[in-house]
Amino acid sequence: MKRTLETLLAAALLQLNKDGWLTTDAALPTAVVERTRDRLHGDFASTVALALAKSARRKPRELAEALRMRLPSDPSIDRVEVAGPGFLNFFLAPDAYHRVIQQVLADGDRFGCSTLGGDRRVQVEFVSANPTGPLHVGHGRGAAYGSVVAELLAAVGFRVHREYYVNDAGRQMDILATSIWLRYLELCGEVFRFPSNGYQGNYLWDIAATLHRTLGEGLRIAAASVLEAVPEDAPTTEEQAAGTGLTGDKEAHIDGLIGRAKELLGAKRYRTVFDLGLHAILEDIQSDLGHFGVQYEEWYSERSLTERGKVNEAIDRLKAGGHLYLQEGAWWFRSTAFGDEKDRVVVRENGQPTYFASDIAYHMEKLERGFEWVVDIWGADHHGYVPRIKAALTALGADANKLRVLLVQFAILYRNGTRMQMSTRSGEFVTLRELRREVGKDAARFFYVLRSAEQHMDFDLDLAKSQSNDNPVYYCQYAHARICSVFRALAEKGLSWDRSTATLERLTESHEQALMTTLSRYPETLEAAALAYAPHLLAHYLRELATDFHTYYNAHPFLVEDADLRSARLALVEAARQILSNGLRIIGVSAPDHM
RNA sequence: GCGCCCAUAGCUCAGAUGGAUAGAGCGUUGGCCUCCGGAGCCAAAGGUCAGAGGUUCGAAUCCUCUUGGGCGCGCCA
Repeated sequence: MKRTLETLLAAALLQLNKDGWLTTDAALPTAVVERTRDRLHGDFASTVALALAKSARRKPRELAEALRMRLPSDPSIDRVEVAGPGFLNFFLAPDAYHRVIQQVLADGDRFGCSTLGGDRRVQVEFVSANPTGPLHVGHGRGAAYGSVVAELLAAVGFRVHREYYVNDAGRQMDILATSIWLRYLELCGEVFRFPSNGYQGNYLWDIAATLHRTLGEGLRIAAASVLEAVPEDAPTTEEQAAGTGLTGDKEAHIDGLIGRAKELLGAKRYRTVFDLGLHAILEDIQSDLGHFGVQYEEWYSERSLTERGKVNEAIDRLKAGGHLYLQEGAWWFRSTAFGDEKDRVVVRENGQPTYFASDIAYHMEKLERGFEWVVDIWGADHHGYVPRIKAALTALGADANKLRVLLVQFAILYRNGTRMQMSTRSGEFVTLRELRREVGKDAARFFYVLRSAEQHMDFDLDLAKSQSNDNPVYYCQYAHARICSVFRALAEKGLSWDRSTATLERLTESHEQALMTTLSRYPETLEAAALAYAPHLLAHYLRELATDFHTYYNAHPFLVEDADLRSARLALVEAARQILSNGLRIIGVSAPDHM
């Protein structure tokens, strides 16, 4: 409906230009129409006349009037008024709203979807947490946000490819594998001090136990031998408080242990431990996300990137382009040439490519796959990483604008009114699974998506866990369940309703008008939410829709004697139910028949 | 120190490309079905849009500065 008006207005603008009202050198402004806040101003309004006034050297009201005269007639429009300093106010014909109801009932699950995307392929990569431990509530925000962004893009006609980048290579994974092995050695009866920089979480014990169960003591090596020539560790915070005299470096210590693990186990046995940990944790993440309502088209392995030579290819291409230089034994990418604040290492002194090198290869490969554009959803702490990735893509001759990085701010977790720290390494965190079990998938997802991604979010665990009506998801679900209940009551009373449109003009109450207006806003809301990557717009819309329904419900009975009126009201209410259902589905929240 | 993000009602937050009187939820106060589900509805109170300048017909929105917070600045990922 919004689009219709904009098309009409664009035509009027063109005509106005032809008639010589506008200076020829000025570009024609886009015909933007927006919803009015006040019903007295009609249904839609445009400010083009105000915007145009200066360049055309005309009074805004004159321009508005001239535009009004040139608007093609349309059955949806009842009348157009010039108001205030030069607003064009559009008043829709009641019939236009009736057609919306018919359209909703006809389209059903598809209502609101569009072909805006034209089947263009878009990739959305999100979560991509290192498989070094279970997902925590911080990942939950990215999971909810990313999956809804993907759903929104799909709803407006893009072919969406959802992808999780699995960091199954690199030092963090080595730390994990070594931590698992050390726990295994403890299960074998070895006694030693666990490294401060190892992964401390309890889930490590489970994996170590599996290892012990399947391989017995086949990987056991005496602790003294393992620790031989390994640099001293630094104290943990607890040890520091207790005054332990360790003065070493925790990174050097863990690297030493990793080296010993590889050395003592040999490549093959080390890989066994490594892969066991990787698969156990990855499967955990996959099932966790699955239960959270998040599906991927692809789980993309970082290791496969190396194995297929993609990392070397990227490095070679950068070298060939003259974008790398050797300094102190390492290869540096001259990212400052493309706007980054400093140059970055891509190949370490020891010959190992950095994580950044893999990431360059990954993004190069993403664009090679022919997506219209690719969306990366990252935690806001990675914002400094954006310029170097874009720099690399530019250096490789790719269009860096095809990469859109969306940063999700942290959810600051509160429990009992106090802020909680989250750290995978220390093992002290609330997992996504815990949250899901305590709050439920529906509430958790809705809660996450209610806030715009660029806002810092206070996640009050107690509030989210309490099944109070503070949580707006129940409010929306209740509206849906209530409508279903109305139709059950209809059947119980032996009444019927007729979808035929003939009686929709009986919808004359202000509550009915308000609800119809809200229904008509759904398609444009979906579109805006998709294009702005802003799921919260949809969440807020659904809450408004639920409000309009509940208000209407309280003000007027639907199951009235008058069959025409009854059918009209039920058609309206059924349309509301359909949209609640459609919108909740996109957010990944169920629309229950009863609660 | 440098860079990015943020600051709107008591609390949590909406206000895309500058538009008409800045909105919602929660909380507070006071009301509402013998009825289709009270997880609901109605009403009231609540604002120096962090502060100060600037741009213009018009600024919560754009620019500059200040204050206050978050994050980043590794041959980690």
